[in-house]
Amino acid sequence: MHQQAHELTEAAVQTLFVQHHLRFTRQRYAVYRALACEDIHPTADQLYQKLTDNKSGISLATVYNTLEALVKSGLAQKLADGGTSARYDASVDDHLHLRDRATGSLMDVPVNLGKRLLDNLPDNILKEIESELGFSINRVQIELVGEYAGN
Amino acid sequence: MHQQAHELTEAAVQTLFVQHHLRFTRQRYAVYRALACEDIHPTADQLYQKLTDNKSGISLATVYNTLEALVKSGLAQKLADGGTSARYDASVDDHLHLRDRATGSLMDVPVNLGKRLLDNLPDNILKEIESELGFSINRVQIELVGEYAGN
DNA sequence: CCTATACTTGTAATGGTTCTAAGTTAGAAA
DNA sequence: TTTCTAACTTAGAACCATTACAAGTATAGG
Ligand SMILES: [Mn+2]
Ligand SMILES: [Mn+2]
Ligand SMILES: [Zn+2]
Ligand SMILES: [Zn+2]
Repeated sequence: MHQQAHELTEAAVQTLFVQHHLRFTRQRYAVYRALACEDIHPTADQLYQKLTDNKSGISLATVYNTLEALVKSGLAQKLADGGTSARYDASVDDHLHLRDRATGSLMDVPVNLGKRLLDNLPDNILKEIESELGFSINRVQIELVGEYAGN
Repeated sequence: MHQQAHELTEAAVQTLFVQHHLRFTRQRYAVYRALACEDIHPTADQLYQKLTDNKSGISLATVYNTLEALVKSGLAQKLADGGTSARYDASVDDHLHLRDRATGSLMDVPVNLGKRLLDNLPDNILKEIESELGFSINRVQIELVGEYAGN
């Protein structure tokens, strides 16, 4: 697995793309930057709007194509919204999501907190599920559903 | 919270519907029965096909309407497929799902196993997430992603 | 029974996503 | 640097799951 870019300079992202066998284009750079600097998990259209505002000169089809390429190459993940449209996440590491029942929005749980929870799952029970069901668990995806206290 | 019907007789389901303030109709009974007796988590169209085969005399619009009514009243839940169409689940109790990476299919983890895992989550970390983020956790939704050993 | 209200249904509309086919470009090779 | 080709971009059409609509029908309470 390749390392995640914390820098979003042209050079850094180009390197990242090369490592993932993706051609580096103006449009892909713009989409990746817009996605990676977002704390929310934007839809394809939200990214398109944002880029159009910035006059990046990109088509909606390319936003979709790029997101598909990023997901396929492991630089992003596609999240089911539960609603109408898909959401995209530039964090591919295991991390938890917080879903606000009121708005439906998805937020990341800070990585350190999330990792502590994932590391403290009852491993014996997971093993038991695996052996009992003949299933090999690859990833445990957790979503904390609730609401912000200030509501 | 009302009790889940383990019997799917007309009388039992009618009682369930009355408790949930839903009118009892031939079509809703058919949809609920078809959903509740499924071990998979069918799409609206899968239910429609199944009912059409059985000459239940029901329209696709009604399948959608009924599923929406069931979800709104708490008798079913809507699951994001990750793919194109939504999946429905007559189990509203907390339970885990197994996602087969190969096929994308969703299966239930047997309730006893799932409950043991949920009961053994590190509660202190959950509390910490709540206080740290000012978020009140209502439900912990877990999906085990992997593949069946026989592949 | 009667009636009000909720439900059903065929069909049209919606909207996110994918497809197509024609131009353009990145990046490798010479 | 020049050339070449596979990969990428794009506008618009197509697709398809879901929702909206409007006209008929059935449920359940009084
Ligand atoms: Mn994120
Ligand atoms: Mn189920
Ligand atoms: Zn995330
Ligand atoms: Zn389930």
